[in-house]
Amino acid sequence: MENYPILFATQPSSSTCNSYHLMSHGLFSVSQNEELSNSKDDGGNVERNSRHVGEESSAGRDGGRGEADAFVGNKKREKKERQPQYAFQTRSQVDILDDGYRWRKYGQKAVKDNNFPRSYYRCTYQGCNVKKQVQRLSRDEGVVVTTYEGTHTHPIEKSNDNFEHILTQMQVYSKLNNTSSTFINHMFQ
DNA sequence: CGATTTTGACCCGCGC
DNA sequence: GCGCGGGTCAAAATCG
Ligand SMILES: [Zn+2]
Repeated sequence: MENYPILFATQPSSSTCNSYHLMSHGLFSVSQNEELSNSKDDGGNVERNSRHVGEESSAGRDGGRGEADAFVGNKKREKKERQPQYAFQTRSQVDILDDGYRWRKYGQKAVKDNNFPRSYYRCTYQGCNVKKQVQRLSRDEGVVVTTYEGTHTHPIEKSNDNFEHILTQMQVYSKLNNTSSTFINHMFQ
């Protein structure tokens, strides 16, 4: 984390607040991508391993590395589906829109056709597997796309005033888009 | 000192 | 089969 060279606290009304305000006025696009491709069958086996990149053979990690439910051998192939994703894009200068949850960044990759990298976050609550990825369009530096995946299994710990405002705005749009309401539903829960 | 970010390596599905 | 594009891990660095 780099130190923020900006001192927002004393900002007249530009950076911090400004960004959120922009969001309220900016356009909102909510889209829901539910697993459309079921071609997840992949060999159907979780048995990669040998990842000794130097030392440390943490064998046991399955191919996807991550899910280690290689147990209970009978029911294989069942927890692989990506949960529905809810994406919305906003106009903002900061990509860290605090939604009230605590996120731990676990990756950052550059995507093709985009000069800006995409960041991958994961909810830090134990047992909560919600993921989120933040992307910013190279074309429009001001546009940030945030995609959530999964649903939180715990209450929010922070009072998210900002987001509440945003959500309210979104609700307006939800009338047009049925999917938006679903998103909000998952969000607030 | 623990939690989180940084960052390169690795993995995997897909198209060629 | 290989390379590309996208996603994730984990060790080291960094922050609070
Ligand atoms: Zn959570």
